[in-house]
Amino acid sequence: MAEQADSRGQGLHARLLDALGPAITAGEYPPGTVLRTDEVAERYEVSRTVVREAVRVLESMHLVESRRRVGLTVLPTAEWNVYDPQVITWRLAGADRPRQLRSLTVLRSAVEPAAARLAAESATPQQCAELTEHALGMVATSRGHRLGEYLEHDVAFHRVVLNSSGNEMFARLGDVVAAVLTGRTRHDVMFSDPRQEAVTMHVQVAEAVREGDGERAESVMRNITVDAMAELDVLAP
Amino acid sequence: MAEQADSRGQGLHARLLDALGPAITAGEYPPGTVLRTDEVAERYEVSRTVVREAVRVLESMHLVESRRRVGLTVLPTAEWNVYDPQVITWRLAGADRPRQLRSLTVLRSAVEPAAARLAAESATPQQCAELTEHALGMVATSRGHRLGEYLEHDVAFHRVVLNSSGNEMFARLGDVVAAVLTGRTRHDVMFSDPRQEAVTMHVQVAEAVREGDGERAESVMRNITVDAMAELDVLAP
DNA sequence: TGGGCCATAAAAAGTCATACTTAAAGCGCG
DNA sequence: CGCGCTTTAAGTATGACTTTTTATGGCCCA
Repeated sequence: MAEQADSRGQGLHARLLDALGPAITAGEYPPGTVLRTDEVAERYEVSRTVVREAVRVLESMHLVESRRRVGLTVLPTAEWNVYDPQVITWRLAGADRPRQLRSLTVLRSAVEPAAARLAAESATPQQCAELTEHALGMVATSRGHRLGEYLEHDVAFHRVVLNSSGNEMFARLGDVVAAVLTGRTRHDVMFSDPRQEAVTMHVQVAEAVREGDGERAESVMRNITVDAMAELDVLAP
Repeated sequence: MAEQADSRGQGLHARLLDALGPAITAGEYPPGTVLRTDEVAERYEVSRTVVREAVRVLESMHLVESRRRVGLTVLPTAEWNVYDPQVITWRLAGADRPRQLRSLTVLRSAVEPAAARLAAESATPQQCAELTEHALGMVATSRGHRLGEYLEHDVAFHRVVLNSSGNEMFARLGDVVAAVLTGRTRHDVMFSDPRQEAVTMHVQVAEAVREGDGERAESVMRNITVDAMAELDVLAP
């Protein structure tokens, strides 16, 4: 994600959040579990004030529900705000990481081709240049075990495509894509250099966008996401 | 959205949120604006405690940033958690409603065809039945100015498709689609009965899903979303 | 005697006021 | 020009009090 400051909380409430959020999303407190404010305050050694502030946030994420005379009830997974970047981060760090990675990749498969088409129709010369730059950067770093640099270009490339689409909903998925790409390289197996076909396809998308060929940009990007899905099928059972 | 309880807040913090959220998203407090906790507490006649709880939520939505010795700074639009259902509700109720409706419709165009394809591959008999039921419901209510009933079936239909995809990210967009469809009918112009071609396409999607024909389900659903975009172009300049 | 209804009590979240701590922005002095 | 001190506003803690909701127990009626 964009902000690395998420984990090391700025205040007590943020730190409590980083304790409760992962615990809940990891299923440590299964849906239906009831917590009491005082109990939480005591367990984490903070004041009720702090607990209440953290709870308000969890509530806005639809992770818990607070009711008088009852306490905090952990809500079923189906209620969660799964698009909240914080929730995504927590879940990616937790137990059902594979499932999360999969559902995010499916989302990518739907969104990125559409974004590529729109980008071809409305990208600025500046954005086209950035796109080309990162595509060429991927080419340059695709051999010789320079995965770190390669990944940076890859992430930047996809961010630019999403931003160039001109749709704010697409643009906001830049962090999600970054998380998926980063996660894939860092946690899972990716020892060898990237496949050259994948690199080529990125160059082709940059070309298509530059030429304003939405059809082709969408089509090639679709192949990229198909690749991503296939890769996931190989890596995770 | 699913819950109509959003507006009438349960507690003071929720009510304050329903005052501040719309104000910020509507641009009443433009990005860069700085508020102080005490000031807000006084203006809305609540305690600092309540303000802080509301602020924590706004902060988790990335609408504002709270810094010591400075106050609450309203963040630029690009930072906002535009997928937060609450934020979507606020923005749809506010000034840039047309733009919001447009970007959500573009998102639908990307997601729903993909969801339809997946639904065809994995919908349960139960879900297929519901799909058919609502499609037929649309047929039955498509004439005679029964827009209310028609809309209910329409919303339910799209919800079932998204849920049947088996992807939780898609499923969670049910509320968004509901908001878009409802908004279109309620606020904007839609005096006449729905176009028969649109109705037919819904029936065809239901058929394709039932037959497990992902290709066709996706294709017809794409036409439905193209229709939705076109309609938007006519209604809003 | 059994079941249902209402009043009352208890439990836990919600609210508020206040005192105190901490971090950082801005100013002034060296 | 930079270092440190002052000041400001957010952050934290605590205790008293309010409000809502659930559960319990007794009472009345069938």
